[in-house]
Amino acid sequence: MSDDAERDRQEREMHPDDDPYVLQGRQPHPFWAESVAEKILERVEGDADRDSSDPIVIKGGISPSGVPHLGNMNEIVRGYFVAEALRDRGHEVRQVFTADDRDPLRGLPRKLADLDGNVVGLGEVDAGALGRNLGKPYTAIPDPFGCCDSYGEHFSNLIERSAELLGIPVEMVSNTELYESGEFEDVTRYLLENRENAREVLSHYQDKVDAEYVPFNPICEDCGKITETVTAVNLGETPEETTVEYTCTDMEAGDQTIEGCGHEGTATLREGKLPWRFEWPAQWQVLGVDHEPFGKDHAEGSWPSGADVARNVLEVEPPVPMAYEWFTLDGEPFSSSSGHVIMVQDALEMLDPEVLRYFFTKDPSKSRDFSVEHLDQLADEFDGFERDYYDEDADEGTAEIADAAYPPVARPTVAALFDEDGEPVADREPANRPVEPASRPVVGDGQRAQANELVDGQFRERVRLPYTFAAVLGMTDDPALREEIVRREGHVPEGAPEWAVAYALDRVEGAQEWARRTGNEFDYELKRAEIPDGAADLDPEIEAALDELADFVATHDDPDEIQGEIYETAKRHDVDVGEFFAVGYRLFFDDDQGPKLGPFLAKLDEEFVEARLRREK
RNA sequence: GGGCCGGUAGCUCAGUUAGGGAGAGCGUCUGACUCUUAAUCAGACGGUCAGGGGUUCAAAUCCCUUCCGGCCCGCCA
Repeated sequence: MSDDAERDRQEREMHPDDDPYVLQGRQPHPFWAESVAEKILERVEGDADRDSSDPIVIKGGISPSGVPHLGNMNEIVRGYFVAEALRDRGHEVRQVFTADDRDPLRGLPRKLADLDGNVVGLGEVDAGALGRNLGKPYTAIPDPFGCCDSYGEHFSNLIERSAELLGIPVEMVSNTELYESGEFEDVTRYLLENRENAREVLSHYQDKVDAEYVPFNPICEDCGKITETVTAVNLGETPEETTVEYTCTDMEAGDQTIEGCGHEGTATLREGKLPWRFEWPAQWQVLGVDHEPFGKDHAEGSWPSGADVARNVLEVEPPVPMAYEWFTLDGEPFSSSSGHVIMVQDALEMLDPEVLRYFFTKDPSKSRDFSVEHLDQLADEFDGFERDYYDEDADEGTAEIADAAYPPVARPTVAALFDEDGEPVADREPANRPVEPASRPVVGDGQRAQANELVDGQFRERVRLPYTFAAVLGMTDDPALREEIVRREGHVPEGAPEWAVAYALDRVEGAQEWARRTGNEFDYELKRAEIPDGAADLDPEIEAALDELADFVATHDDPDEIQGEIYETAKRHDVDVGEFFAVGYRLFFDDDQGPKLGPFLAKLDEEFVEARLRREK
């Protein structure tokens, strides 16, 4: 870097409104989204030209380049909480998401995901076809899975699906579509006409920007790749008549070179793309963006230059920014390309959607670990957060946050749980959450009012099973038995409505999946097929006691009597009670802990129990 | 090398905006209950608030500095 460039950069002062760390310093509200909402309102109300009936626009966006993971969802979920805070104040909000799908494929990802969210290796798709498409826009590359119109559309669909599963209403906008429909034409022509100024502003941020720099990258009409070498700009009277001439040259992408074909041609403004540093501000202008959250990678790079371009080249006010810190997954950074990812789809196989939404209510300015091993803690924390909302006597601080953050967390859930008449939805399919959404977007004032009414009304009666307890309940597939155990253990209050009990039991499938995946101590499974190896070679006293217990079970059905008899049998044979229970768990679960044995054995079929106690099968 | 963000109990994190008692949950340990589904209840242990210096009657909090982690400062998004 030259000394001149260094000095230029230092001279470039950031506009005071453009500090992306908006959550720093004194905040007007305990819940960050409300503080951001207030900033947006200041911006909107300070704009005299603005029609007060225009909706507020909140945007997010990423390249649909591969597996959209939980960290990517910050682009949507953070904006959601801000949008909801604004709607709570009576403002109309459009939440849009741009799929930055005209970006070129710059390398081969090692992992992809099908539309159901199953991650697959590159070897399972046509990798060769992908390799031939390096340098082309994502929307010009065939879908490796063959199910969508293009690579870009495939992964855009996956992102959209993730938002749907969280019950977040988002308008998807294809960047390619903005170019092809001509919506970007005016701003593109403006940038070409004012390319001297554009280049001057950007040169404070990028060394490469020199006298030759043109803020437009045409797509080669021969090979379809995005090119960087513009040889002439032909400004027409109108954007439609404006063209650029180019030579298709090599492009550096990371450590490899994507070869150009050498073609020389002419492109219209619909046949190319703006460089990101201009494209982002162009999106703000074209879509009228008032607020955009973005990852910390942008905070010191493209955001300052983008805000500068907006103010001093396009002469529009940039959105209210919000830089967020990244998530890690089990302590390691997310990596779409290597497959160290968890998608919304995966997470919802283990968690209630409201718990996942809750994860995103936490302070965006701190990095946060999504720990699969400790998902029970997240669920417990959510349960406490929910109690803080409903309980009168919660601590002031936590209650304030819960008051603001809980309704947007809960609304999509109640919208899925109750129909338009406020009646519990019958025939829900809770076992397959990703297939049968457990969240529904709440759209419009009517639905919103109803959802609020439900949150503060009927939903008060919801029942939450402690997550680890729910995991243990997975040991039996019998819904009636699950319910009986839950009731016996006192988790269901007197007079709880039917829907609340069914809803509580929804948690079992997910929690069990979690226990299975992590292989932790809550992963109980009744070993019906054969006797666990660990139950061999028992002491003669224990064997005798088991035989006696088998006799008792053959003639008694009462859960409490059987439970009592376990103690009695152990004592009669001078076997340690704890040890005897452990043997019982070994026999039935191949574990040294388990459910309260008496009532559980009473519920299983007698023949099996008797045979297993006799170690026969 | 420069800039930015973060670092609080074994784990997950509140508290830092306006200086005054170092906290919660989980885990661990102990005890109790004729004692076994995440048991429950009671109690205990557990931190030089990353380190050092400074301001102050008083610092997790303000200032300086060092260390650690992440991001940006080439390209790209």
